[in-house]
Amino acid sequence: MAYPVTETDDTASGPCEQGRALIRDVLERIGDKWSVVVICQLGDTTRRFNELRRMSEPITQRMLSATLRGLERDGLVTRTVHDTTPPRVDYALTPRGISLLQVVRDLAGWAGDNAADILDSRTAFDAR
Amino acid sequence: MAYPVTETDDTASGPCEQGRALIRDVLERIGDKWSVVVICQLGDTTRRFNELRRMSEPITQRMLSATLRGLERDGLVTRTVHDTTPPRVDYALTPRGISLLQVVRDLAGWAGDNAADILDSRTAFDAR
DNA sequence: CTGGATCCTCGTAGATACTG
DNA sequence: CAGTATCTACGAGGATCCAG
Repeated sequence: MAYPVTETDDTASGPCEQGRALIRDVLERIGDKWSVVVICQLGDTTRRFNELRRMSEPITQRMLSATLRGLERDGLVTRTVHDTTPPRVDYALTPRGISLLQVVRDLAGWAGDNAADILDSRTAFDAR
Repeated sequence: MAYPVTETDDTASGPCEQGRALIRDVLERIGDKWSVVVICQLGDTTRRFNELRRMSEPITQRMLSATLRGLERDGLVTRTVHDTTPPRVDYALTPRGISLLQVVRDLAGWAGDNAADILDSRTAFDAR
């Protein structure tokens, strides 16, 4: 494996302790500002560039382009160019991307379950 | 709820489409460089500041301090000050933090399952 | 329509030094 | 031991213009 775990004690078990580098990698993939948004919008069906752009407002062209390229690079989305006029490019999730979508949905579920309480905690904490 | 979903079409269902703001909030919480690391190290037991510092190397004092404060603010960890000499502060996960730990472990699981393939995809993609 | 290229700004993390 | 204060550097992301 190409992931050298650093020098933390690896005696512990569980996926958390197996390698921080792994987790960081995933988080850097989906932790940026737009990847999750795009993945979600690609969840149901294949979509075109400007379609994603409208759905993901206020994303900029630049960032959508960069986000899609990153996702494609990691094998999470496919990019299909139809050589028509006007040009048309379709994006869709790969099986790997769909599996990530599941994880993201769990994450979103946790967020939904705890959002209100977290907001309460924040106001309570800030009231000092 | 305090989360006004923007103007994307909300006809779709599923936790993904329910509110981008929610997901972004969680991702900003755990998506930073150190929160997940700290949460994982707090998974088993309560730990002290410098203990976390050593386990989370190469984190800086400043970032550990800021990370813990953020987690405390969101009600994910507790901070207990023992008024002894030398001073001693213990950190531990709250129930909410533990529930997040579960999600994080799932995420880590996905990362472990797909890390190798993702790396392959990247090299393949970059070979152009 | 689908992007690439460029410039610029603003936040965030790191280094370092100091305090209760 | 457990932090805070300040200063700086770096990089993600936004705005804009240009091209196939």
